[in-house]
Amino acid sequence: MSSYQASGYWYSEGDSVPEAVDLLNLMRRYREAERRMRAATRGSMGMNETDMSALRFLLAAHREGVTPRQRDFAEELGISNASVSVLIDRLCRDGYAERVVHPADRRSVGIVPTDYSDTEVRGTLHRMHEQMMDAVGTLSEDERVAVAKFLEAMIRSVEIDDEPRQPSAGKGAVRESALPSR
Amino acid sequence: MSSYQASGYWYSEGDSVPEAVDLLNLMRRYREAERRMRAATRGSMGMNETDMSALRFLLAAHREGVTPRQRDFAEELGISNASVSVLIDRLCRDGYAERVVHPADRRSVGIVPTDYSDTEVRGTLHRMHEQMMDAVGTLSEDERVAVAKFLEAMIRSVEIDDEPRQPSAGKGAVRESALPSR
DNA sequence: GCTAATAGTTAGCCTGTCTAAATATATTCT
DNA sequence: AGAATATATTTAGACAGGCTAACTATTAGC
Repeated sequence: MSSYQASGYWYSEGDSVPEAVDLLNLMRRYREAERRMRAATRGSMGMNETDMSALRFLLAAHREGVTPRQRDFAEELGISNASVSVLIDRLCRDGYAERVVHPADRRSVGIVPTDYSDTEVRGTLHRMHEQMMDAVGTLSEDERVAVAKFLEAMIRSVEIDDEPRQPSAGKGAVRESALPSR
Repeated sequence: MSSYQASGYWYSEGDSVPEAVDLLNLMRRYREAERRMRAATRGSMGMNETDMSALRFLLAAHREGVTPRQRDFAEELGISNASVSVLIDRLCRDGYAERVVHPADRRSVGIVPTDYSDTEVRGTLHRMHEQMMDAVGTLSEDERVAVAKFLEAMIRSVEIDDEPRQPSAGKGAVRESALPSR
């Protein structure tokens, strides 16, 4: 039972079906692989985790035509305004972003990505995203339904964790803003 | 196409099938939820990320009857021996671990978890793990095969990312150990 | 028994976070 | 309009956790 297959392809062999624990192991392996991949990207760009997240957020916002303020970064990243101020200093110093006057509020600083940062990130994370889309594209409808069911279950498992009983309470999910930041 | 359903259950509605982008969104949601959950656990125990990973590693090793040395922590966590030394100081100070003389090598210090740390972690991460096992247990064989196929594809997407062409070139891959640590 | 290798500790530095206080601009009330 | 208050950012100072380099204790090789 639950034979561990380092890089097996269950679906095409036909004889051994993955068990629950195998799926959880795959989830863990994915998490590790993704973490390594992000670390490599980050490393190759000489950035830390937070700055990388900030840059991704900035690029996403920019693609939607929005010019975020520093305040928005603080909320998105869960760090203080003061820390964001220094973070944006770093992004500007390294040529990834620029401060502009915010059109609607002169108290605020609008942040825009440079062309350089866009191409830099596209070369890595964007390519990964496309590869994932291609990979998932080969699944049948039934398979996609199964995967969705699985992921929903996983999300529920880690979300309701605080209140295992009392299904009708409807609350008890760990809320981001309520976390003790230290 | 690709209707975003915040918390929909595709499989039981019957009419709308999740598309590739929906699955990737689910993956992202899961990652976020898990990150929040771990952050909450960590916060409730007053620990930082690295110390938490160290404690999980220690408990896993202990359950298998192994007494790891500080050296093993350095390798597992990817931090320096010096940092591990201080890390173990913290774990001991807060009552999660104890230093013992290593039976086979008197240069080494064996690390063992306290009973306290085991129960403390069991109350959170262990419960999550059980919930996940239960959830996955409801999937059919076909569904498990589909999920395995999906996860394998995801892993490949983020793993090969560095070298899409020229499998024999052997160059250009960012190797984990070669990362500039800053 | 020397010498080299290995495990851990300590000291000093650097980065990234925080809070508190300062500054500039917006908004609201009278 | 003018005052009071609220909001956005910056700066200063402190702290935590990572690093390297130098040091001690033990083990292994010759």
